[in-house]
Amino acid sequence: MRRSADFAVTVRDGARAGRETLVVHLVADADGAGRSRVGFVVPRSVGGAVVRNRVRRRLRALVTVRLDRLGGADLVVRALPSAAGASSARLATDLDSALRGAQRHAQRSVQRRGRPTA
RNA sequence: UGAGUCAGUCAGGCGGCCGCGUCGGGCCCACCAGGCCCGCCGAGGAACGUCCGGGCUCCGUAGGGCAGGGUGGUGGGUAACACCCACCCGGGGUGACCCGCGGGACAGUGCCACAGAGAACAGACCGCCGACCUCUCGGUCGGUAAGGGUGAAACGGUGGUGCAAGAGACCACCAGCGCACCGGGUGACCGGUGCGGCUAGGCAAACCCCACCCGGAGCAAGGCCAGACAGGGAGCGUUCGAGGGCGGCCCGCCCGAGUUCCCGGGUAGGCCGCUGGAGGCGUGCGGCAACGUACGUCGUAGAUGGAUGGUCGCCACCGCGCGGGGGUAACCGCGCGCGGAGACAGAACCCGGCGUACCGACUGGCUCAUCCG
Repeated sequence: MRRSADFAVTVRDGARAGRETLVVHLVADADGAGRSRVGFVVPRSVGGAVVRNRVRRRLRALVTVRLDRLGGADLVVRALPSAAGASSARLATDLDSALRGAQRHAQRSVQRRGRPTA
């Protein structure tokens, strides 16, 4: 994901699920055929440039191996300050848990009104 | 061997699995897009802070003056600097060496807290000396600044002459100040001789004065392409000139028919700039050095929701324990096990500096102390 507008739409309209180290925003693809787009938000409150780079790279590596689970959905992963000191294993646990929660919300949302037009 | 000082280098290494970006090539698809494979390359000594100096770009080439800002021993280096080198002066250290926002306090103005009697053409609390008064304790007037006390600093130091007591009042030497001459040095300055008066405080990171330097804004500079929208109102103006170049002002010069404000509406996409530059390394020559120069050689980060990684293992580093070996001993290798540390920090137009952060490892020069020859 590389447009500011796409980030804004996903964060505003997507299903949200938060854990201690991160928050995910998910907009599910109704037919599951599209190509998934993923963005990361690592704010300055997480740390300096080096710390934020490491957090983003770890999250990207974790999301890459989970792409097949997204089913064409748009995803934004927002890191929280506690992510700076967290291990990759910890980030993986939080990511999996949050993804499950967000996908549950998104399914209900899709059933109710269909996928929002971006 | 120990302690110290200066300079420099490095910023863990290797491998497995899974990945990312630019560029080049190939293939698929060609509606632009996009996808797959291969290859090259892919963060730092500070990439950081953005404190100086430049390159580069634009502002109709930016002239004079004022204001403002900066620099401040001398000589050199440099594209330039507030940087670097050498030297001078002052201070610290036994020493190697280190530290210094280091022009001017007789151009002027101003300030010097507290303590103290007195703090800048100073001053007299205690004390010392003389005269007078008084039975005595002591008091009054005058002289004095050697001694005491206060202070960061009290108008020279030592010895003598002198005196009622004293004092550069006078003398000798010393220190300091000023002037002249001689010698050395490109210079800051240093050394020497003579004379003078007889002592003259500090702060300029207070205003200020002197010398020299400075046009402004910055890659969100600047340029190109694509695309969107909707206008309305008010003010000042068109050789009697609004407004602008011109950041603060004045003079001067130039451009000049639009421009300023309010309400409302639209867009924030792509490409170029974009990395070869005062470049690194080696050798020779010049120079005490900074540096310069000639030749040779090496050249490859360019992202834009922002690549340069994620994860696991082994080795290397440090500490402790055990085993065993060498050695008189201190101690030194070897093997195994456990534990620990791996810092500071991420390019965003590019260079030269400065400043700041940082677990540590290593190399070399020099100094001091001790021991041996």
